[in-house]
Amino acid sequence: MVLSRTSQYAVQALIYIATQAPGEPVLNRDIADRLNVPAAYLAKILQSLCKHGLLDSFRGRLGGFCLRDGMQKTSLMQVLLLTEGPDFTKSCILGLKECTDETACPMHFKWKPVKNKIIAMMNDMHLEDLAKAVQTGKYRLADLPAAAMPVA
Amino acid sequence: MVLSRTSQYAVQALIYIATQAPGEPVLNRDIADRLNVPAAYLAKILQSLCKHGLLDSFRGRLGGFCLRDGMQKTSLMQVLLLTEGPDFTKSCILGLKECTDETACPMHFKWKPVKNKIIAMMNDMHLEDLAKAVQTGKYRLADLPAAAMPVA
DNA sequence: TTCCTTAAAGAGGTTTTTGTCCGAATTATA
DNA sequence: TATAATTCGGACAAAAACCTCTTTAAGGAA
Ligand code: FES
Ligand code: FES
Repeated sequence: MVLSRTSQYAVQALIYIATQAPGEPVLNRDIADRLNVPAAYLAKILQSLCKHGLLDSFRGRLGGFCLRDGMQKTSLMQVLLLTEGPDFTKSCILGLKECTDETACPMHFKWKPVKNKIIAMMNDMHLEDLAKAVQTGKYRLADLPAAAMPVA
Repeated sequence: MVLSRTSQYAVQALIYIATQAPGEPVLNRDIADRLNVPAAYLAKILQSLCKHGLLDSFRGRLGGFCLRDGMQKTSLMQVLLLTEGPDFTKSCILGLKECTDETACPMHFKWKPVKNKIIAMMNDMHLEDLAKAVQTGKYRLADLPAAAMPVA
Protein backbone atom coordinates (compact mmCIF):
# COMPACT_ATOMS: atom_id res chain seq x y z
CA MET A 1 0.00 0.00 0.00
CA VAL A 2 2.84 2.36 0.73
CA LEU A 3 6.27 0.75 0.68
CA SER A 4 8.03 -1.44 -1.85
CA ARG A 5 9.28 -4.83 -0.74
CA THR A 6 12.81 -3.52 -0.97
CA SER A 7 11.99 -0.75 1.48
CA GLN A 8 10.31 -3.18 3.82
CA TYR A 9 13.35 -5.47 3.81
CA ALA A 10 15.66 -2.51 4.36
CA VAL A 11 13.71 -1.18 7.33
CA GLN A 12 13.31 -4.62 8.89
CA ALA A 13 17.01 -5.34 8.53
CA LEU A 14 18.10 -1.99 9.92
CA ILE A 15 15.86 -2.36 12.94
CA TYR A 16 17.17 -5.86 13.49
CA ILE A 17 20.79 -4.74 13.27
CA ALA A 18 19.97 -1.92 15.68
CA THR A 19 18.79 -4.47 18.22
CA GLN A 20 22.17 -6.20 18.17
CA ALA A 21 25.22 -5.14 20.14
CA PRO A 22 26.73 -2.10 18.43
CA GLY A 23 30.09 -2.70 16.81
CA GLU A 24 29.45 -6.45 16.60
CA PRO A 25 28.94 -7.24 12.92
CA VAL A 26 25.79 -9.19 12.08
CA LEU A 27 25.86 -11.77 9.31
CA ASN A 28 23.70 -11.20 6.29
CA ARG A 29 22.70 -14.84 6.57
CA ASP A 30 21.53 -14.39 10.14
CA ILE A 31 19.44 -11.36 9.25
CA ALA A 32 17.89 -13.16 6.30
CA ASP A 33 17.09 -16.20 8.40
CA ARG A 34 15.66 -14.14 11.18
CA LEU A 35 13.47 -12.03 8.87
CA ASN A 36 12.68 -14.90 6.56
CA VAL A 37 13.77 -12.93 3.53
CA PRO A 38 15.85 -14.01 0.49
CA ALA A 39 19.47 -13.76 1.56
CA ALA A 40 21.07 -12.89 -1.78
CA TYR A 41 18.56 -10.14 -2.36
CA LEU A 42 18.95 -8.76 1.13
CA ALA A 43 22.70 -8.68 0.61
CA LYS A 44 22.22 -6.31 -2.32
CA ILE A 45 20.06 -4.04 -0.24
CA LEU A 46 22.54 -3.99 2.63
CA GLN A 47 25.39 -3.26 0.23
CA SER A 48 23.45 -0.32 -1.05
CA LEU A 49 22.80 0.94 2.47
CA CYS A 50 26.57 0.69 3.04
CA LYS A 51 27.28 2.83 0.03
CA HIS A 52 24.87 5.40 1.36
CA GLY A 53 26.64 5.46 4.69
CA LEU A 54 24.07 3.90 7.00
CA LEU A 55 25.97 0.67 7.55
CA ASP A 56 29.54 -0.49 7.83
CA SER A 57 30.53 -3.83 6.36
CA PHE A 58 33.40 -6.18 7.12
CA ARG A 59 34.55 -9.12 5.07
CA GLY A 60 36.03 -12.40 6.14
CA ARG A 61 35.75 -14.12 9.47
CA LEU A 62 33.93 -12.12 12.11
CA GLY A 63 32.65 -10.03 9.23
CA GLY A 64 29.14 -8.81 8.61
CA PHE A 65 27.20 -5.59 8.81
CA CYS A 66 26.72 -3.13 11.63
CA LEU A 67 25.26 0.32 11.99
CA ARG A 68 27.74 3.02 11.23
CA ASP A 69 28.62 5.02 14.30
CA GLY A 70 25.96 7.61 15.05
CA MET A 71 23.39 6.05 12.75
CA GLN A 72 21.24 4.73 15.60
CA LYS A 73 19.29 7.94 15.29
CA THR A 74 18.55 7.54 11.60
CA SER A 75 14.90 8.27 10.85
CA LEU A 76 12.82 6.03 8.64
CA MET A 77 12.43 8.95 6.27
CA GLN A 78 16.19 8.97 5.69
CA VAL A 79 16.01 5.29 4.85
CA LEU A 80 13.00 5.62 2.57
CA LEU A 81 14.49 8.50 0.64
CA LEU A 82 17.24 6.03 -0.29
CA THR A 83 15.09 3.01 -1.03
CA GLU A 84 12.06 4.71 -2.60
CA GLY A 85 13.91 7.55 -4.23
CA PRO A 86 14.18 11.25 -3.53
CA ASP A 87 10.64 11.97 -4.79
CA PHE A 88 9.09 9.77 -2.13
CA THR A 89 7.38 12.70 -0.44
CA LYS A 90 6.49 14.61 -3.56
CA SER A 91 3.96 12.40 -5.28
CA CYS A 92 0.36 13.20 -6.15
CA ILE A 93 -1.99 10.40 -5.23
CA LEU A 94 -3.47 10.47 -8.74
CA GLY A 95 -0.03 10.45 -10.30
CA LEU A 96 0.17 14.05 -11.48
CA LYS A 97 3.69 15.33 -11.99
CA GLU A 98 3.22 18.23 -9.60
CA CYS A 99 1.51 18.13 -6.24
CA THR A 100 1.06 21.67 -4.98
CA ASP A 101 -1.89 23.75 -3.87
CA GLU A 102 -1.67 25.60 -7.18
CA THR A 103 -1.76 22.46 -9.32
CA ALA A 104 -4.20 20.52 -7.16
CA CYS A 105 -6.00 17.42 -8.35
CA PRO A 106 -9.51 16.86 -6.96
CA MET A 107 -8.13 14.70 -4.14
CA HIS A 108 -5.29 17.03 -3.21
CA PHE A 109 -6.75 18.92 -0.26
CA LYS A 110 -8.05 15.73 1.32
CA TRP A 111 -4.86 13.83 0.68
CA LYS A 112 -2.37 16.50 1.71
CA PRO A 113 -2.96 16.31 5.47
CA VAL A 114 -2.78 12.52 5.39
CA LYS A 115 0.41 12.64 3.38
CA ASN A 116 1.89 15.14 5.80
CA LYS A 117 0.99 12.84 8.64
CA ILE A 118 2.82 9.99 6.95
CA ILE A 119 5.86 12.18 6.40
CA ALA A 120 5.82 13.39 9.99
CA MET A 121 5.50 9.82 11.19
CA MET A 122 8.47 8.66 9.12
CA ASN A 123 10.54 11.61 10.30
CA ASP A 124 9.63 10.84 13.86
CA MET A 125 10.52 7.15 13.97
CA HIS A 126 14.16 6.33 14.53
CA LEU A 127 15.98 3.02 14.35
CA GLU A 128 16.99 3.32 17.97
CA ASP A 129 13.42 3.59 19.25
CA LEU A 130 12.06 0.88 16.99
CA ALA A 131 14.87 -1.42 18.07
CA LYS A 132 14.04 -0.79 21.72
CA ALA A 133 10.41 -1.54 21.04
CA VAL A 134 11.37 -4.86 19.49
CA GLN A 135 13.60 -5.65 22.43
CA THR A 136 10.64 -5.46 24.80
CA GLY A 137 9.38 -8.56 23.02
CA LYS A 138 6.01 -6.99 22.37
CA TYR A 139 6.48 -6.46 18.65
CA ARG A 140 7.29 -8.64 15.69
CA LEU A 141 9.88 -7.88 13.07
CA ALA A 142 8.87 -10.80 10.87
CA ASP A 143 6.12 -13.34 10.41
CA LEU A 144 6.19 -16.27 12.73
CA PRO A 145 7.84 -19.27 11.09
CA ALA A 146 5.36 -21.72 9.57
CA ALA A 147 6.26 -24.24 12.27
CA ALA A 148 4.95 -21.87 14.93
CA MET A 149 1.76 -21.04 13.09
CA PRO A 150 -1.49 -22.58 14.23
CA VAL A 151 -2.66 -25.34 11.94
CA ALA A 152 -4.89 -24.09 9.15
CA MET B 1 3.45 6.02 -2.71
CA VAL B 2 0.01 4.54 -2.30
CA LEU B 3 -1.72 3.63 -5.55
CA SER B 4 -0.62 1.60 -8.56
CA ARG B 5 -0.66 3.25 -11.95
CA THR B 6 -3.63 1.10 -12.88
CA SER B 7 -5.58 2.45 -9.91
CA GLN B 8 -4.62 6.00 -10.76
CA TYR B 9 -5.81 5.59 -14.35
CA ALA B 10 -9.03 3.95 -13.20
CA VAL B 11 -9.87 6.72 -10.75
CA GLN B 12 -8.97 9.47 -13.19
CA ALA B 13 -11.09 7.89 -15.90
CA LEU B 14 -14.08 7.32 -13.65
CA ILE B 15 -14.02 10.90 -12.44
CA TYR B 16 -13.76 12.14 -16.00
CA ILE B 17 -16.67 10.00 -17.14
CA ALA B 18 -18.64 11.26 -14.16
CA THR B 19 -18.12 14.83 -15.35
CA GLN B 20 -19.76 14.03 -18.70
CA ALA B 21 -23.48 13.97 -19.40
CA PRO B 22 -24.90 10.76 -17.89
CA GLY B 23 -26.13 8.24 -20.43
CA GLU B 24 -23.93 9.73 -23.16
CA PRO B 25 -21.18 7.20 -23.87
CA VAL B 26 -17.65 8.60 -23.72
CA LEU B 27 -15.02 7.27 -26.13
CA ASN B 28 -12.03 5.46 -24.68
CA ARG B 29 -9.90 7.49 -27.07
CA ASP B 30 -11.27 10.76 -25.74
CA ILE B 31 -10.61 9.76 -22.16
CA ALA B 32 -7.09 8.65 -23.01
CA ASP B 33 -6.38 11.87 -24.89
CA ARG B 34 -7.80 13.99 -22.13
CA LEU B 35 -5.89 12.21 -19.36
CA ASN B 36 -2.80 11.67 -21.47
CA VAL B 37 -2.60 7.96 -20.70
CA PRO B 38 -2.01 4.99 -23.06
CA ALA B 39 -5.31 4.29 -24.81
CA ALA B 40 -4.95 0.54 -25.27
CA TYR B 41 -4.04 0.07 -21.65
CA LEU B 42 -6.85 2.28 -20.44
CA ALA B 43 -9.28 0.24 -22.55
CA LYS B 44 -8.32 -2.87 -20.60
CA ILE B 45 -8.92 -1.12 -17.33
CA LEU B 46 -12.30 0.19 -18.44
CA GLN B 47 -13.31 -3.26 -19.65
CA SER B 48 -12.49 -4.62 -16.24
CA LEU B 49 -14.53 -1.90 -14.55
CA CYS B 50 -17.41 -2.91 -16.84
CA LYS B 51 -17.16 -6.52 -15.73
CA HIS B 52 -17.28 -5.38 -12.15
CA GLY B 53 -20.42 -3.40 -12.80
CA LEU B 54 -19.19 0.18 -12.43
CA LEU B 55 -19.46 1.05 -16.10
CA ASP B 56 -21.66 0.20 -19.06
CA SER B 57 -20.09 -0.17 -22.48
CA PHE B 58 -21.54 0.13 -25.96
CA ARG B 59 -19.91 -1.02 -29.18
CA GLY B 60 -20.11 0.40 -32.63
CA ARG B 61 -21.03 3.88 -33.67
CA LEU B 62 -22.07 6.12 -30.82
CA GLY B 63 -20.47 3.56 -28.56
CA GLY B 64 -18.24 4.17 -25.59
CA PHE B 65 -18.36 3.94 -21.84
CA CYS B 66 -20.65 5.52 -19.30
CA LEU B 67 -21.29 5.14 -15.62
CA ARG B 68 -23.81 2.46 -14.85
CA ASP B 69 -27.02 3.88 -13.45
CA GLY B 70 -26.64 4.64 -9.75
CA MET B 71 -22.83 4.40 -9.79
CA GLN B 72 -22.35 8.18 -9.42
CA LYS B 73 -22.18 7.52 -5.70
CA THR B 74 -19.43 4.94 -5.94
CA SER B 75 -16.72 5.57 -3.35
CA LEU B 76 -13.05 5.46 -4.20
CA MET B 77 -12.71 2.57 -1.80
CA GLN B 78 -15.06 0.51 -3.94
CA VAL B 79 -12.89 1.26 -6.95
CA LEU B 80 -9.62 0.53 -5.17
CA LEU B 81 -10.85 -2.78 -3.83
CA LEU B 82 -11.22 -3.78 -7.48
CA THR B 83 -7.98 -2.33 -8.81
CA GLU B 84 -5.69 -3.00 -5.85
CA GLY B 85 -7.32 -6.20 -4.69
CA PRO B 86 -9.47 -7.12 -1.72
CA ASP B 87 -6.52 -6.96 0.72
CA PHE B 88 -5.97 -3.28 0.02
CA THR B 89 -6.91 -2.27 3.54
CA LYS B 90 -5.33 -5.20 5.32
CA SER B 91 -1.64 -4.73 4.78
CA CYS B 92 1.09 -4.22 7.36
CA ILE B 93 3.45 -1.41 6.43
CA LEU B 94 6.44 -3.68 7.03
CA GLY B 95 4.88 -6.44 4.95
CA LEU B 96 3.91 -8.85 7.71
CA LYS B 97 1.16 -11.26 6.76
CA GLU B 98 -1.08 -10.18 9.61
CA CYS B 99 -1.73 -6.67 10.78
CA THR B 100 -3.60 -6.77 14.06
CA ASP B 101 -3.00 -5.37 17.53
CA GLU B 102 -2.08 -8.88 18.63
CA THR B 103 0.52 -9.41 15.91
CA ALA B 104 1.84 -5.85 15.84
CA CYS B 105 5.10 -4.90 14.19
CA PRO B 106 7.06 -2.05 15.81
CA MET B 107 5.37 0.49 13.52
CA HIS B 108 1.87 -0.83 13.94
CA PHE B 109 0.45 1.51 16.57
CA LYS B 110 1.82 4.54 14.82
CA TRP B 111 0.72 3.39 11.42
CA LYS B 112 -2.75 2.18 12.30
CA PRO B 113 -4.39 5.60 12.81
CA VAL B 114 -2.88 6.89 9.59
CA LYS B 115 -4.08 3.85 7.71
CA ASN B 116 -7.54 4.26 9.16
CA LYS B 117 -7.52 7.86 8.04
CA ILE B 118 -6.68 6.77 4.50
CA ILE B 119 -9.45 4.21 4.57
CA ALA B 120 -11.96 6.74 5.90
CA MET B 121 -10.88 9.21 3.24
CA MET B 122 -11.35 6.70 0.45
CA ASN B 123 -14.73 5.67 1.79
CA ASP B 124 -15.74 9.29 2.00
CA MET B 125 -14.86 10.41 -1.51
CA HIS B 126 -17.42 9.65 -4.21
CA LEU B 127 -17.18 9.98 -7.96
CA GLU B 128 -20.05 12.44 -7.95
CA ASP B 129 -18.35 14.88 -5.61
CA LEU B 130 -14.96 14.61 -7.26
CA ALA B 131 -16.57 15.20 -10.65
CA LYS B 132 -18.29 18.31 -9.33
CA ALA B 133 -15.00 19.56 -7.96
CA VAL B 134 -13.40 19.12 -11.37
CA GLN B 135 -16.29 20.93 -13.02
CA THR B 136 -15.59 24.06 -10.99
CA GLY B 137 -12.38 24.30 -12.97
CA LYS B 138 -10.30 24.59 -9.85
CA TYR B 139 -8.78 21.11 -10.00
CA ARG B 140 -6.78 19.14 -12.52
CA LEU B 141 -7.44 15.57 -13.57
CA ALA B 142 -4.26 15.31 -15.61
CA ASP B 143 -0.96 17.05 -16.18
CA LEU B 144 -1.03 20.05 -18.39
CA PRO B 145 0.06 19.15 -21.92
CA ALA B 146 3.70 19.89 -22.63
CA ALA B 147 2.64 22.69 -24.97
CA ALA B 148 1.03 24.52 -22.08
CA MET B 149 3.96 24.08 -19.71
CA PRO B 150 6.28 26.97 -19.00
CA VAL B 151 9.61 26.62 -20.75
CA ALA B 152 12.17 24.80 -18.63
C1' DT C 1 51.20 -19.80 4.06
C1' DT C 2 46.93 -22.00 3.54
C1' DC C 3 42.25 -22.53 4.50
C1' DC C 4 37.83 -20.96 5.64
C1' DT C 5 34.53 -17.39 6.00
C1' DT C 6 32.49 -13.43 4.61
C1' DA C 7 30.99 -9.35 1.67
C1' DA C 8 31.41 -7.25 -3.27
C1' DA C 9 30.34 -7.20 -7.88
C1' DG C 10 28.23 -8.32 -11.91
C1' DA C 11 25.57 -11.13 -14.89
C1' DG C 12 21.44 -13.19 -15.50
C1' DG C 13 16.68 -15.18 -14.36
C1' DT C 14 11.73 -14.82 -12.92
C1' DT C 15 7.56 -12.52 -11.95
C1' DT C 16 4.57 -8.70 -11.96
C1' DT C 17 3.15 -4.55 -13.87
C1' DT C 18 2.52 -1.80 -17.58
C1' DG C 19 1.73 -1.24 -22.28
C1' DT C 20 0.90 -2.70 -27.52
C1' DC C 21 -1.23 -4.94 -31.41
C1' DC C 22 -4.49 -7.17 -34.10
C1' DG C 23 -8.47 -9.59 -35.52
C1' DA C 24 -13.33 -10.46 -34.32
C1' DA C 25 -17.82 -8.92 -32.83
C1' DT C 26 -21.19 -5.30 -32.59
C1' DT C 27 -23.77 -1.21 -33.87
C1' DA C 28 -25.48 3.15 -36.30
C1' DT C 29 -26.01 5.03 -40.50
C1' DA C 30 -25.81 5.88 -45.44
C1' DT D 1 -26.31 -4.24 -47.64
C1' DA D 2 -21.99 -1.99 -47.17
C1' DT D 3 -19.18 0.91 -44.38
C1' DA D 4 -17.17 3.09 -40.70
C1' DA D 5 -16.69 3.35 -35.79
C1' DT D 6 -16.31 1.33 -31.71
C1' DT D 7 -15.55 -2.21 -27.86
C1' DC D 8 -13.82 -7.11 -26.84
C1' DG D 9 -10.49 -10.68 -26.30
C1' DG D 10 -6.33 -12.72 -26.61
C1' DA D 11 -1.61 -12.81 -27.54
C1' DC D 12 2.31 -10.48 -27.28
C1' DA D 13 6.16 -6.97 -25.78
C1' DA D 14 8.66 -3.93 -22.72
C1' DA D 15 9.88 -2.31 -18.36
C1' DA D 16 10.30 -2.60 -13.61
C1' DA D 17 10.59 -5.15 -9.47
C1' DC D 18 12.20 -8.97 -7.36
C1' DC D 19 15.42 -12.63 -6.83
C1' DT D 20 19.58 -16.04 -7.89
C1' DC D 21 24.08 -17.57 -9.15
C1' DT D 22 28.89 -17.37 -9.74
C1' DT D 23 33.17 -15.43 -9.28
C1' DT D 24 36.28 -12.40 -6.96
C1' DA D 25 38.39 -9.98 -3.19
C1' DA D 26 39.35 -9.49 1.54
C1' DG D 27 40.12 -10.77 6.32
C1' DG D 28 40.87 -13.95 10.30
C1' DA D 29 42.71 -18.15 12.09
C1' DA D 30 45.21 -22.54 12.09
S1 FES E 1 -2.06 17.24 -6.72
FE1 FES E 1 -2.89 15.28 -6.43
S2 FES E 1 -2.46 14.94 -4.36
FE2 FES E 1 -1.61 16.92 -4.65
S1 FES F 1 1.46 -5.16 12.00
FE1 FES F 1 2.72 -3.83 10.88
S2 FES F 1 1.39 -2.19 10.53
FE2 FES F 1 0.10 -3.53 11.65
